[in-house]
Amino acid sequence: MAQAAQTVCCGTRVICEDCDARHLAVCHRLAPEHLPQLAALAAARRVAPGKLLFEEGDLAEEVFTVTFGMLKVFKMLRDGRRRVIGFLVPGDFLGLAFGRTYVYSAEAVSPVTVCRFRREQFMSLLEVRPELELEILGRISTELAAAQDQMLLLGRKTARERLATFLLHLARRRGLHDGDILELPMSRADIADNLGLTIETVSRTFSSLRKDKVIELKPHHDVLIPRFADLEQVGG
Amino acid sequence: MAQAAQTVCCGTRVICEDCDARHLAVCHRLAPEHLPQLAALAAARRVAPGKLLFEEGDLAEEVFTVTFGMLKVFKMLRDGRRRVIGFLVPGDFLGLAFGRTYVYSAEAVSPVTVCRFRREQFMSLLEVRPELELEILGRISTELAAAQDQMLLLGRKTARERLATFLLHLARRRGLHDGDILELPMSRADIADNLGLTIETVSRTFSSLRKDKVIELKPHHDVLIPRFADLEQVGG
DNA sequence: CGCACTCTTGACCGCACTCAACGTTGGTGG
DNA sequence: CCACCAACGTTGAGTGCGGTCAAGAGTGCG
Repeated sequence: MAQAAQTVCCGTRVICEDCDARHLAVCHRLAPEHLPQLAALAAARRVAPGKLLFEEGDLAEEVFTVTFGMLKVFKMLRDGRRRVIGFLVPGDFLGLAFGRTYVYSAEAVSPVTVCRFRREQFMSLLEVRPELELEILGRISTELAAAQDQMLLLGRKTARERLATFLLHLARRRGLHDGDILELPMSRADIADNLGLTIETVSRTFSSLRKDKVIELKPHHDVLIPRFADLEQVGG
Repeated sequence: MAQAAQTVCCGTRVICEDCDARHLAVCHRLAPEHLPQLAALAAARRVAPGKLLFEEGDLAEEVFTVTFGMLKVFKMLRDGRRRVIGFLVPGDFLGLAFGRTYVYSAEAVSPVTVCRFRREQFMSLLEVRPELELEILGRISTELAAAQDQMLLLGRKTARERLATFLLHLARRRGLHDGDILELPMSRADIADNLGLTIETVSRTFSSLRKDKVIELKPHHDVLIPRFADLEQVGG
């Protein structure tokens, strides 16, 4: 992993280089002359594991970028079934609703720090700096493409393929390599609700992949990936 | 259905009122003073059933709005498995890639007419008229929300629930009511690949819904929906 | 240490997939 | 107009993957 780097960005102390790079991708559009302006709008906020950042249906008055930790984003069905849309890591954007309310809930799975903007002020910033809007457009498009890939996964892949794909995506987003350890702060239930499986099947599939030496299970929900190529093989 | 209305919009003759309203939603941002400008950029294009409008990986040099007929949008997996992302009807937007190439393929399932813009020119229009960009942002956000609902469907619902949801969505987009007939120009295979099922299961589920009097199967792939409430009941 | 919670493992079951046969439809050419 | 054919759709029988139900092991926290 990249060494920690202390950087101040739009009022938030950013402590991880990776986070840094991605979070700044937005802020850079405004830097250097607009940084003070943005800093005045932004504020850091901490969320403890299991606590909600916001809930589906809440008035969408703020938008966020994640600067530390991991969030899960999910929706509920009337009958209590749950869908975990995805997991957000530093640099990711959330809360940009175009209706008046959030369309999903966001909850911390590990201690989280976000950089918070008042939505109105953020939107008026967009008007001042149209390039920023293009940046957002690009991000949403990426998100859409990811959602479509996920649909492919849910529609056609087996439990084994789903879990392998899941692990690969997370590991790649963290820039891991052969032999590195992937931390999974979320519960089996969260993974199950993301992949459209039950916790039992997730658990069984973890065991199965371990038996086949594709992964090693370490304490504290850590997973060691000996060879990415093997995981890709399984992932389809 | 609404009576056909002959209207000229950005160089395309729009022949359906519904299409009209939705297609114009984009053009109106520019009207009236920019209409000639846009008309100069746009051109109609017809696509026969089974023919590709563009293919995943093609250089994304054009963007489109559908003005007539139905398109299917899909991706292929390496092993030949296929995912139908969705079906597009008049008023829908497609081809807005932010990379250099299209991220999916588009094929006509019925005779189709699209309104075509050169991408570069369209993008520079966005710079001149930022409101248009907001319109696009809103559309993509809607698309994203739909994709997330679809993920929920694929992850958790039974074949019966999936097909009911599918029929409901299509019927609502066409503004149908109790007793109306829904035309399904796409094949069973297309439906199967959209819902993450096999053609056999789709066929069996159609029969099952018919047996339970939730739908009636008419010639030419037409489906009569006696009571929407029943279908909603099944859809979960 | 004890309690609550999560995770794992096992046995069984059912829904959807696979394989296969048959029926239907639409298009083509005699 | 009908015969033919290929593509598409329907139906049936059998199988297997993942869900359900249940019990036990591991983990973390006070």
